[in-house]
Amino acid sequence: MAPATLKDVAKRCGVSLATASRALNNRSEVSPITRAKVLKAAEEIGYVASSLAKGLWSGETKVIGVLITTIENPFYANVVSGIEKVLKDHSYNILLCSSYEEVDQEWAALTVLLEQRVDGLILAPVQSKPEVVERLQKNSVPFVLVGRSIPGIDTSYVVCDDFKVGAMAAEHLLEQGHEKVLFINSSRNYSAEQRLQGFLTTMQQHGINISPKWIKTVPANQNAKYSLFEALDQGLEPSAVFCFCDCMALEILSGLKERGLKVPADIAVMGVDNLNVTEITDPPLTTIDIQNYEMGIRSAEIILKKLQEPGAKHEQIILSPKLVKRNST
Amino acid sequence: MAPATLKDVAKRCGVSLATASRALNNRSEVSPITRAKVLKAAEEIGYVASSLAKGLWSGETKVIGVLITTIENPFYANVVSGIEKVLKDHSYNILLCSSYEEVDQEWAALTVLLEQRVDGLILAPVQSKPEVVERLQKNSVPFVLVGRSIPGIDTSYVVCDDFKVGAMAAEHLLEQGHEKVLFINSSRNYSAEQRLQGFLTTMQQHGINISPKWIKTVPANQNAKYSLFEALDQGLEPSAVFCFCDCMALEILSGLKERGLKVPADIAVMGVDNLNVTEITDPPLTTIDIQNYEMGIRSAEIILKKLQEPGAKHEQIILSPKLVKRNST
DNA sequence: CTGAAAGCGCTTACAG
DNA sequence: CTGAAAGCGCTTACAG
Repeated sequence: MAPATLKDVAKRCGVSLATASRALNNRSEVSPITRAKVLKAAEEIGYVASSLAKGLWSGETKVIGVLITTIENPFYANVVSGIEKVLKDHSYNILLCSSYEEVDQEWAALTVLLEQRVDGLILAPVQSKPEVVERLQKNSVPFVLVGRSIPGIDTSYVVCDDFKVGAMAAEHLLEQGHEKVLFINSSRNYSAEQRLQGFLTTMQQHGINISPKWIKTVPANQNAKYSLFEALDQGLEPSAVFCFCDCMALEILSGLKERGLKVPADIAVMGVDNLNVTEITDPPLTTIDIQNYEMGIRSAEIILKKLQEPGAKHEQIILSPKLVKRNST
Repeated sequence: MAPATLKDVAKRCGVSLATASRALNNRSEVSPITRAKVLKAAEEIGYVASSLAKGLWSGETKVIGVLITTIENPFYANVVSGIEKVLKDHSYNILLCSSYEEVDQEWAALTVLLEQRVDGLILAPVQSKPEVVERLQKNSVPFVLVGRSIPGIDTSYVVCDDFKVGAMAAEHLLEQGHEKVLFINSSRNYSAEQRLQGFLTTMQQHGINISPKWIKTVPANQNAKYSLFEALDQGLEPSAVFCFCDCMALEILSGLKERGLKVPADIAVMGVDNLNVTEITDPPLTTIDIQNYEMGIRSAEIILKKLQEPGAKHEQIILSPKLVKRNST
């Protein structure tokens, strides 16, 4: 059975469509008696107005598209949670899509989001290439990048200082006496590039040259431990592993266990994101806090602002990372 | 600037709306030349059809509402991930809402979902009361409950055998010699009730009576460790803690650390969900696998089936829990 | 093979 | 204060 329509409500209480609409939308021109009649009828038949019809008319859907890699990554769960917190207060909803770090899936998801006529978009782009953003600009949908920006384009974004993240990790590991550091990195995205640059630059400043084989890129949707195994099987003997994110660090922790290596005695491990669980892993993980939840908050605030002032300038927010030293290093 | 419309496409290549529509929808009645012309025009102006308009016409939105407590709980992240996997293959999208375990927020989210005219709904109800389900039935939206059912109503659902979960935990803890077990439970929902029943019943069968003060209910959105502290401060001296879910168990682990209690030497801990991280916590957590991802898969399959055969009978799926013994007990 | 027209469920000027 | 009518962006019978 199709859902009740305004027409059903109007018919039930003997008024016109227009009057029913006005009563339900609290317009002032309706007499109290009529209003009561309409509200009662609507209540009785369980009427819920169609956002589709409203959206077609008003041009807004009250839906914000959120496109991330996967909600299984607690980092994004934190971000989405922040977004949700802000949007909820302004009656906006989230249409959630995942790219699984694949360009094709990201493109397809974008199509869906545009079809659904989301009022705005918050996304963590898979690549550091401009295609996706250009498409959004062409379609003139307000959007904000979150977690990762794209170099050379003027957009709004909320990221952390990724260069600094890499630098911070290098400094911390050097302080702990590690020079043979394996870098388990993510692929393609700009944050990964920046963290690598920060890491390498800092290492170099301390006179240490990291050869390319010490930089492993984890293929999308593959457990990071295989990249570790690859390195070990190539004969590398790292004294520390720095991971792009805590998720990978947890996989590394588990991989090291498999290989019988003790952390931090045999090898140190550090990640990025400061996920809740890193506090109680074995051992508690040294990581870098990049303000996950705050990223969500800020990106949602920006998108709301863009909706209010369509002409507003782009906003670039770069949050400061903070080292969280625990026992894995 | 408003997004391009079919009219724009039609105008650009000098055909009628009808023809443009047919060409874009791959209808057979269009000449190859016309079709090519239309597709080209659409491509050039970045035309993306409006799901709103299509939905208004067709009565379907290709969107499934998913209403969970919070995506921050990895259990639900796993479930949603399973749902997404299935829906993606059938071109359905997810509109994600969170109840944060609050009745009011659940009700409001439901309104949103109905307004958006989702084709179907997958939800983990906050309470074991029928209100929510009755509303859905009244609105005749296909829906499936996931993770938690509601007693006394005929609906489709995918859950695990929660009574058995509680029983399994009791048996395992008894085997390990624990009779003074603190149960840190969730509130209101039927799974929590069932797990408690299974737990108490099994304990009783072994001649052990658990007094009510050994059952703590964690208020919504509060860290479970405070319930633990409450118990300890009341002078209880549990030798084991059984938690409704791993999320709570992780919080308990962290709370015990704060209080200087060693796991499992001073006190054993077990959870439910078998989250990925439980493998590498300190110590690795004993838990019960309830097939999170599979729950998502199955619930999505059911909803798809309901959409195909509107008259189909309700399906009740009860998955088997499995003990995962690790070092925390 | 193509186009004019009606209609999906709403809202708001425009009359009265 | 209320109603008839037009229109938001589509799709599909109905003619031709």
